[in-house]
Amino acid sequence: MGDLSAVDVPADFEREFPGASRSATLVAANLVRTATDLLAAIERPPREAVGLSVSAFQVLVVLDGAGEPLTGQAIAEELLVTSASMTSLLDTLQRRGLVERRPHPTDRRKILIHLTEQAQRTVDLQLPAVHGSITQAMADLTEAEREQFLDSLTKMRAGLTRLAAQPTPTFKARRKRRARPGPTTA
Amino acid sequence: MGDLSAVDVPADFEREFPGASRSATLVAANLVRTATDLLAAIERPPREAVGLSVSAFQVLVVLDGAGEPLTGQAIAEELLVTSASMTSLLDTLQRRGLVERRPHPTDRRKILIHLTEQAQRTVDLQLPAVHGSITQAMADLTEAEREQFLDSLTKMRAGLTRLAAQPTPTFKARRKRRARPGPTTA
DNA sequence: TATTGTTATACTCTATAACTATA
DNA sequence: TATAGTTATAGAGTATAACAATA
Repeated sequence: MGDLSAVDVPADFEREFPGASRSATLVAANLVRTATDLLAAIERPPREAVGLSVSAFQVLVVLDGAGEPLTGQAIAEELLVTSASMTSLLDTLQRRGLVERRPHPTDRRKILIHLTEQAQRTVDLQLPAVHGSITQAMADLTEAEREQFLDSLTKMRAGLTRLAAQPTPTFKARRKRRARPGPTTA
Repeated sequence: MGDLSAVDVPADFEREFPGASRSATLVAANLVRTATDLLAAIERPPREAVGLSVSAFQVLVVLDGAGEPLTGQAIAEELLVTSASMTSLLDTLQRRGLVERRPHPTDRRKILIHLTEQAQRTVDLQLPAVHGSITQAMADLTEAEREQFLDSLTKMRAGLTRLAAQPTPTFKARRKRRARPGPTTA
């Protein structure tokens, strides 16, 4: 299981990947691991209590967050899926009585997706648990640490933006790895 | 798109969710967002260049990381999938010539999964790009910031561990949200 | 009896392409 | 012509249950 242990990176990492930074990799690996563990601990239980997939649950959260009905296309853009995939997701949600499709009042090509009362009750019930869990999970961090953490995340996104803007760079080849005292095959 | 912008949380968040912390939610939301963007920028391109799903690519990385053949079950435990799902994943990889199944030398119930030379070449080619991109994405963070960041992640995992250990707590009910100046429906 | 892996079956998500209705 | 949504089709990942071979 992502057993809430830290990810390590071998001491000879920078020998194996010339030009790469071990501390950067440590940060990236543990960032992803912790985000995964956070989602598993916080978002998954309420989502599975409702018996929905990640995407289907996201549709409900997006609709709740908007606070008003949205067109299928608007939700599809938020979730980064095609309109055909959206149709399928809405079919699933409608079958379970969580959304309704209603005609758009002025543009008859469009439909408006409404949360049902049942869905709204469900979201109202689950979101406090989500936010309460998050609050407890972060309890050990001071406000100063939280600000510093957000600042570091901002720097990473700046780095990612730079990375996306530049042509794919070339990297030095991997070097052969030294034998490690790995566990023998089960 | 997760357009590399920060996630915000409404100013009246703590009124809507009594007992929840806005700064904790900011940290959690941006942690997840940044981790997602990082994966999209770093891991997705090499993976899609090879034409593999997340799970299939992970199988290759796990085998490469182990540095030796593994049983199907060992990989399945690493990826948190059932043995039946593992069979399906290995079928896909074997069809593409990326792994081989060979009998275990002493226990005839088991099979050992080997990376093919082609798969090893692929991994050797893609991993330097992954680690180089990570190094560039993190370039703005000083070593001190990286250590502080890892420290904060450790505290979060401690919080998650506590959370998992305790019985599910109850949370105060959500309060009705004030109307927001949301975008009018498309 | 327990473990490893496969097969059979089913469901969901996802995509592309072709289509209808509407603007 | 362009947009919104659906249908048809297909592929991948995942799961559960039943099963065979082996330990």
